Amino acid sequence: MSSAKKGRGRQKIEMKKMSNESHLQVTFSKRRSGLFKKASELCTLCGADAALVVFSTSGKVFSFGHPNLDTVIDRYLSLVPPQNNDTVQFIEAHRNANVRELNAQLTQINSTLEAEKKIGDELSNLHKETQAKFWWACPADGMNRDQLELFKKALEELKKLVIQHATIQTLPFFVGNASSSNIYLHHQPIPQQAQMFPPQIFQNPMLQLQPHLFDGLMMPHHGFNNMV
Amino acid sequence: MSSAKKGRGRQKIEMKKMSNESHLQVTFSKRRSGLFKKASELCTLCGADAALVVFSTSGKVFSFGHPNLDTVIDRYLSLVPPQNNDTVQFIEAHRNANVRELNAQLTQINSTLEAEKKIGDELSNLHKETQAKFWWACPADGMNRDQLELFKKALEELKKLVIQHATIQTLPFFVGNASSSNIYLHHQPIPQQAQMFPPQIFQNPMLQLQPHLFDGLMMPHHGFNNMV
DNA sequence: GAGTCTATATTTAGCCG
DNA sequence: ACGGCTAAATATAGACT
Repeated sequence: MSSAKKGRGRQKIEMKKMSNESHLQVTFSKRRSGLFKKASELCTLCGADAALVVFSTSGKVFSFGHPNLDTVIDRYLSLVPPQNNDTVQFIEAHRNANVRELNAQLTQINSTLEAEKKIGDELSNLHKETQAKFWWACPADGMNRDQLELFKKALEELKKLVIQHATIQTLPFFVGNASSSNIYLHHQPIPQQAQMFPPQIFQNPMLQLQPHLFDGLMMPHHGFNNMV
Repeated sequence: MSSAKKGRGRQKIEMKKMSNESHLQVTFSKRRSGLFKKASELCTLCGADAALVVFSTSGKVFSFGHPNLDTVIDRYLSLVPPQNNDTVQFIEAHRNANVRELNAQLTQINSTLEAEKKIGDELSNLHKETQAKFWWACPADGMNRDQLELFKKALEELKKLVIQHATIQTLPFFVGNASSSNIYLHHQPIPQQAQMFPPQIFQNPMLQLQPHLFDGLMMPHHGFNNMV
């Protein structure tokens, strides 16, 4: 038994991004699990609710939530102001709908829509191009062709939803919240399947039916580099 | 200097909800800050992105996000499937807009809308009642009055958004991601201001203008008891 | 990558002010 | 509810499997 220095034990490290990619990976793994443990402990110890989502630099997701991730996220989303968040902004907008001016607006929209109606099929061609780049990137003023097209799309979905929602009897929101806690470490290492879109997208049945429709409306993520 | 036991030092504790409410509070506070610190360290050390939201039993929120909370949440929402989540479901639905049937649909909707037009002002009265309960809770078949009204509301907001989005030059999404990290511990201890709604709501400029509009559409949270 | 081991670096339970 | 103190409990960097 040579009493040589077995290991220098834990060393202090600078609080900045680790340079050694290899070490970084290990540290990420270790600290990540530590973080999730702490989070779950806080929940069980103090009866708090919490949501934790971590993205590795390679784009893999790891999440934890008590009593349930989506529940907490919903709760959060319903609290925070919209600012710079398309998603929430959109929802908030709906919540603040003002019926008063609606009819007038709608009439106006309809006429505009009617006027643009002649474009008709030309739209189909334009469609592909439009989809190529993110629609909102197009410089414009007032309601132009692209915007109308998007608007039309949205319209249809909106109708579906309105009908759909009104049809649903039990509220899909916050149904089971009490004790259904999804215990500690609910990771989700997602398999890579495509460049442009996050993998899971393709697991969505709705999208598999007409995945191309996604192109134009997809959010401008930084591409998910699949080098794991 | 009596060498008496100054403090027994850190003691081991059972991993279950703390019974002593007082201790629980302290522990929650200490561990919470620890958790946030760990989260931020993981981000800076490993260049990871993370979102952390914690709700105390009293309903107060504490959040942290790198490079930004909403950014990470959006990224997460765009990955996970809709299941039992109106929010995501709604968003997903929009992403799946099908242009083909749109025009036909729209025409049909318009005629229906036209037919219901006579209701006109009656709508205003109905409005309050409708807001009183969650709109989607209304049992219905096909497009009825309430649904049409909702649809109208949505229409207007949709138009606004479409125009708005197309107008914005710089993408509000993922604009500054690299180094603009919102550094460590972005807590939000919010002062209590009302019973029904979580405090933060009132810091939202949009809502302050017409807070009542929120009544009918507020999510069915478990009440936020402000006993801190 | 994930698990082990060892020697430190950190965190935090219990108490005070 | 905070902030400080002390000692025990944990978390983990580094090295190795």
